[in-house]
Amino acid sequence: MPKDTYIPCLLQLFRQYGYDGATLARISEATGLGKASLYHHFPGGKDEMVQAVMDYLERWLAENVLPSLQGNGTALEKLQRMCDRLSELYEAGRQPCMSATLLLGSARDLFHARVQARYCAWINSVAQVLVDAGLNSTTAQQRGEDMVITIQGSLIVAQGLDNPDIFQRSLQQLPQQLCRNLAT
Amino acid sequence: MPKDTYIPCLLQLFRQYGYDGATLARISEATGLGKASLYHHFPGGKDEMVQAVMDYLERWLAENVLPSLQGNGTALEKLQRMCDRLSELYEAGRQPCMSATLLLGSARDLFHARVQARYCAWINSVAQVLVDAGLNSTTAQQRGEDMVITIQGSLIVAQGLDNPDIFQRSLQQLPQQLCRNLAT
DNA sequence: TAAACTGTACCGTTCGTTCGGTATAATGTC
DNA sequence: GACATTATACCGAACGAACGGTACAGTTTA
Repeated sequence: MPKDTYIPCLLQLFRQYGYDGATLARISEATGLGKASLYHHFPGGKDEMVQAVMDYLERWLAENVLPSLQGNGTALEKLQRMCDRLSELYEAGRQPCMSATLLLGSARDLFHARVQARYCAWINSVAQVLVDAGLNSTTAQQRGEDMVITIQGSLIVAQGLDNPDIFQRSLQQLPQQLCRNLAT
Repeated sequence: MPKDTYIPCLLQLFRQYGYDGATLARISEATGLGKASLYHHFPGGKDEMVQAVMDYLERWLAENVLPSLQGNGTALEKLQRMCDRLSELYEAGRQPCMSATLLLGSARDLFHARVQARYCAWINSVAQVLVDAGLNSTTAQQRGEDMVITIQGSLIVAQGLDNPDIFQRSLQQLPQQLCRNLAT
């Protein structure tokens, strides 16, 4: 059984419980694997599990999100495609973002650098789309930041109010918001 | 020494480390009180500490944020005053929001109801200001949600990128964003 | 048979919590 | 004024449970 099998399950746990809250007991129960088996697949323990999940997410983003930004069509269409993919990733607002949870507690020191790099890359990708559409780079950068802000914020509010629709609505309005005052 | 003395310190810990990450050892070190002394002030343990901090925050909001929405002036001025207060609360983007951290891990079951109530109250207060300014209630409600989304999101991104300026910029643009297409 | 995998028992540490007790200052009693 | 009592604040030491992690023998699989 390849170890990728357990990654989605681990993702689910870490983004729901956070690093400190995702105990080995819970992981063992959720995966159906004993502790020995977990340490066979992930000799580095919880750290390595999180790293593996981040590897998985980076691959997923590279294969799903970035291509949707680089395909054909207007900037608006590209961003709409991206949002569709993100809705899958976050299960329509029912699941929190793991990167955000990793900014808390003991996890921060361990993973902050990597989270920071991912946010930067994501923001830059979106900014590039807007620059290509004719926006100046400063504004494009700001709107890239605004995208991540809206995603993260609406996930939190959706969790807080126990209402995924809030995420869906935000996501639906987001592309037009990012493309406002744009010629094409 | 009244127990309110330790509340700001506890707030700092819980919003930085989360419920699971804010261990009694850390709390003891930060407050300078022995573990046993902590149980003298908070017989209910960590739960009671969090509740006390939430009490404190609700009082703070009632005394600082809500009045700024109910004073004189246009909707824009009211919202700007509110944002100034929020910037204090989150220390200009350097501190995360405790409500958001309490949505994770073992804390969720314990505090979700109260967090939900606070978000609702906050959204409704802002929506009311916009309704008074002539906006229809559906749109006003959405913009209230958008406010919390922007606050929470920009706090996360500011943490993730280690750059509080992002929070400051979002907060500065927020009032005009909420008041767009408004007569007064 | 060799390698991959797993169940069980265990390690030292840290968790939240509790107990017994001390120091100090205020309050009541004579 | 002298003394006993009480309330408040605090702490060292220890509790059982759970933590992350390991050692190893046994089982499955190719």
